[in-house]
Amino acid sequence: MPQLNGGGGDELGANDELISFKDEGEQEEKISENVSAERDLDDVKSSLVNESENNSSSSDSEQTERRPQPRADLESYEKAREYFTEALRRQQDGGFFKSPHYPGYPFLMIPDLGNPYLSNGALSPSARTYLQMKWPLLDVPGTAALKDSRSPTPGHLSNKVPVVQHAHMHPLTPLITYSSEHFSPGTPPAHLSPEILDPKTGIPRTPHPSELSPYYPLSPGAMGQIPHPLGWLVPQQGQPMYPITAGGFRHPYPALAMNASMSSLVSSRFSPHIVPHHPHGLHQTGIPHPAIVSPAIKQEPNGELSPAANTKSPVPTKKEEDKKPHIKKPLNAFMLYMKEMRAKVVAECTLKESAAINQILGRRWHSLSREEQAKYYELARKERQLHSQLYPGWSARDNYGRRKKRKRDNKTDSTPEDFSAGNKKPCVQYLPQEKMIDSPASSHGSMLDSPATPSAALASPAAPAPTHSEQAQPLSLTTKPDRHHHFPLLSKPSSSSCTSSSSSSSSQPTSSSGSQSTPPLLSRPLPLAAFHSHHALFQSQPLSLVTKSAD
DNA sequence: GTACCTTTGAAGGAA
DNA sequence: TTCCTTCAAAGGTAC
Repeated sequence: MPQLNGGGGDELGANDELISFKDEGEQEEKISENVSAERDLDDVKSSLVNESENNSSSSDSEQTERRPQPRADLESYEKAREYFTEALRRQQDGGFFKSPHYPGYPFLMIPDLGNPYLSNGALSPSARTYLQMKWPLLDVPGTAALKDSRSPTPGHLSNKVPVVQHAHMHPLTPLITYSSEHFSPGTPPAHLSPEILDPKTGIPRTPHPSELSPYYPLSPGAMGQIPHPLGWLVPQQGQPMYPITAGGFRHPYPALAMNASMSSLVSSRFSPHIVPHHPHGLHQTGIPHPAIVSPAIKQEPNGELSPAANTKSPVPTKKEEDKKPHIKKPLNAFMLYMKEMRAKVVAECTLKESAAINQILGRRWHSLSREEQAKYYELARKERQLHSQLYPGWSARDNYGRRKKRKRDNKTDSTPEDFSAGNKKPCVQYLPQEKMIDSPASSHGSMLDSPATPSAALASPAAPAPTHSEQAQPLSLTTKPDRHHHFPLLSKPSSSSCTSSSSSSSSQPTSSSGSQSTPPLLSRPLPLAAFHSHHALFQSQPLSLVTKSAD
């Protein structure tokens, strides 16, 4: 990868990812300090939340164990996850990466041959370290991947893709949840079992029934159907994985399979289930694929996979369009992070409402170190890349209209003039004061953090994001002026929890787009739990504000 | 049963 | 080039 190369030397791993952070060394230091502070804040927040809502809270692991067991399967999953996490942590010790931020992609960072990003085949030290330490298993997968890649038939290859095995090996993978959702318990494929044992980690890869069953219910023959997080990439039983350009896709695809990282990504999200051509009729199992959702299929149980799915006809009829499998957008860095951390946050806070949890996750996201964020950006980049390769013709636009317009959209449209006016004015005024600089950064700043073009940001560490002084702040929670919300996060809690929603509301509308957050906050009070979390968050906020102002 | 809420990021269209 | 809109996940909540 460019960024890795660009970084060169020791810096490769650390500095490469986020341009924003590179601008100033001092700022970096400050940032790190801020980061730690932020983390502390988060901890405090968590503790506060826990205290308020749940008496028990000490460490994540403890909490996880203690926390109420929402679901039986989840419980087993969490236990397994904790178990492995602990094992991994012990092995890691280094602490360079403190937390298993991305268990979901154990071998994504693997310097495998196929990795397009490492031109030299050289992996940044940090990355390497990370992989080795964090994912001792990675080596195996990579090897396996190679093997698979060598396999004659793509389909075959894909089926055997180590990815699947890896996924099994790594129960921690949050992404696996996809599978869990869709799979009914069953016995894991026999061939998988050996893989399950992780020799290198030394972790007794106990084929926990609870943990495996959900994910690998299908018999070996049915492997293709398994929406295995990692296995999805693999064409099933020689079948083309994706509806799109079945023909064109095949060849390129095997190549992808060869790349361990890619495969992992693929497996994580995009599964071929719904692939139209199911010669084997595996789809009959009715297992929906997380990544590809075919509304038509849902609506028409008896419905066969539409021919359209098989071949993306240039001019699909309406029926065909309807039947076309829904190819979801690739997850961005934050989404990936969310998937991974959600469970943890839920465990810590006992919050169930995603909205509240997401707010916390958003804060934590900003509190992540650049390295940590970089990992997710990298993963997201790979996922996008993979997605683009898998679905060459796919456009994000294709999914437009799938959802009904949101209320707020309507509100915005129908919004009374006073409302909009009132909102906007304050915003405009407020923004400059609060963060003129940030405003551009907000959206862009984040972009900087997450290079729109992987190559751009990640690739060229040096490539500065010129405008973004705020980049230095990415870590800071308040940093994010965001495009949608002009106000710092701080404002949200206040508004939501609040005392005077009206006042806050008036200010809020600032959102440039105006569509996203503003109305919701006004319209809906946060649940008590959310309030608590927000309150806790809010308490921590002042610090960030101070930091910000200080800057 | 469905849409909303909430977060960040990516993508694409419009201006 | 910039701005705006939509969607991605997720699960409780509201209608």
